[in-house]
Amino acid sequence: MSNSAIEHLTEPQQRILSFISHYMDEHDVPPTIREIQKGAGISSTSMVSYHLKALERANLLNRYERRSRGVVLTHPHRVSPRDIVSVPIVGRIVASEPAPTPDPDALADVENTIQVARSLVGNADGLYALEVQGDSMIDALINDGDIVIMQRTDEIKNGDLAAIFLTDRNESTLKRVYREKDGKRLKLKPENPTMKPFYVDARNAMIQGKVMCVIRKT
Amino acid sequence: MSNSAIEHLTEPQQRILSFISHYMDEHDVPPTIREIQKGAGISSTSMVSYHLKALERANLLNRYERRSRGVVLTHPHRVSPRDIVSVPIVGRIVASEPAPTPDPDALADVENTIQVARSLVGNADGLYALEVQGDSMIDALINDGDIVIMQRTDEIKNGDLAAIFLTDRNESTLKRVYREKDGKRLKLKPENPTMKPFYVDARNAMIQGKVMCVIRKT
DNA sequence: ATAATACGCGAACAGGCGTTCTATGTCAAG
DNA sequence: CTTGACATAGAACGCCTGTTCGCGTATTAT
Repeated sequence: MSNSAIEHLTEPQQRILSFISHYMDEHDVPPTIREIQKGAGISSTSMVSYHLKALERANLLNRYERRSRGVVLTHPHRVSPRDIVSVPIVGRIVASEPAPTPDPDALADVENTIQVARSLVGNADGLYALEVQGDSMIDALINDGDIVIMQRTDEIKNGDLAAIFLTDRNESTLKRVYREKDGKRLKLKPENPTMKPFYVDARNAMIQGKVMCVIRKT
Repeated sequence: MSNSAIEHLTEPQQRILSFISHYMDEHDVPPTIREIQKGAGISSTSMVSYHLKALERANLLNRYERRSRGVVLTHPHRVSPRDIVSVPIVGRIVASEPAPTPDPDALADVENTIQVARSLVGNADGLYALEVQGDSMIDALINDGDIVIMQRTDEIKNGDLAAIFLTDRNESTLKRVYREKDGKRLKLKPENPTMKPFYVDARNAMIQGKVMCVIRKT
C-alpha cells in the first residue's frame, strides 16, 4: 500500500464520499460532478473537482479522466463482479442417469443460479452446478438437496473428485479418480473414508466433470 | 417472474449485451450509447437506442432515461457489495472438544476468512466458520477439511442442524436437533440418512451454534 | 505588512451524450 | 403490386458534464 489513510479528511470530503457510496447503492452508476455537488451540498462544480482530486490523492477513489460518471470508489466499498460468480444449476444428479451437462445456450436463467465466491471455485469458465437428488451419493458425503459445483472437463488429474458415468452399470457417481499405471483401469475412491475404493475398466467410465465445490444449505 | 426469456435475441443484440458486460468488467461504469455503438459494431446511435429498447422490453437491462451511462444489466451480472460476506474461520471442530466460538475481538483476519455469497447464509451477524478436523463428523456427511459456516445462537428451531456439545460425553457433534414434547430430552438426528437418531438429556447438551452452510472445496 | 498557500465561488467552453426525426431499404401478408 | 411492420443510416438538436480560468477570501509563515 502507498500512503493511503484518512489523513484528516475534511468534512465536505467525507460528505462527498458518503454521497457517492449511497448514490451507487441506489442507482448502479456513479454520480456526475453536478449530482455530487447537489447531493453532498457543495457550492460549485469546481469545488467538487477540487475535493475529488484530494480524495484521489488519498487513494480513496479512482477517476477516469474526462469520462462522465468517471469516479469509482476504491476497494473497500465496491466489490468487483469478478469476485462473485453466478453458476447455473443445470439439473439434478441421480445415480441412475448420466450427470447433466450445461447447455451453452441456456444462459443465466436467473432463478436457477447459485452465487458463489470466486475464491471457492477459481475460473468461471465451464462451471455449472447440479442438485443432488436422493441419497445415492452418500458415499461421496453428499445428501439429498446438496449442490455440487462442477467444471466441465474430460481431463482430470489423479486424485480429482469427478462425476463419472459408468456405462456398464448405467450409473453416475462422484468419486476420486486415479488412473492405474497401465492406463486401462481407473481406481474410484469414495469420498467417505469408511468405504473402500474399487476399480473399473477405463472404457466403461465417462468422465463428465470435475467437482470444484460442494455446498449444503441448511 | 415476469416475461423474461431470451425470445430469440437478434445477433446485434447479443453483441450489445456481451459488450456491456465486458465493458463493465473492465471499467466499473456502464458504457455510453456511442461506446456501445463502436464496441458492439453498431452502425449508428439510433440503432443502439433501438436495440436497447428491445433489450429493455425483454427485461435484460434497465435504463435510466436521459442519464449518461444509464444502462444497467439486470440481476445476473452486477453484484452489490452487500451480496458477499467474509466469514472468519475461528478454529477447528473436533469431536473431543467443544466447538470454538468466535472471539468478537478477532476481526477479519484476512488470511483466515472465507468468502461466501450472502444468498447462502442470510444475515451476516454472528456468522463464523469452522474447519472440520478428522472424520469424526462423518455422520453429518462432513469430512476432514470441510468448512462449516455457523451462526452463533443458543436458540434453535426444531429440525435445525446445529453444533452441540455433549457435556457427559465430552464431545462436539453436528446433528439435527428436535426438542421432545416434555422438553427434557433432545432428539439428535445424524445428517446421514443411513444412521439412526438418538436421544440425550437436554441438560447435557449445550447448543453452540446453528449450521448455515457446509462447504467442501476440492 | 507581505507573500505564499489553501480554500471557495461562479461562469464559460468544448466536447460528450441521449434522443429524435427523416429518409431508405427489406420482406412477407393482403 | 401495394401496404405496412420492421430494420437501418445519418444527421441534427439540445441538454449534460468534466474541465478550466479568473477572481475572491481566509490563514499562516516570513
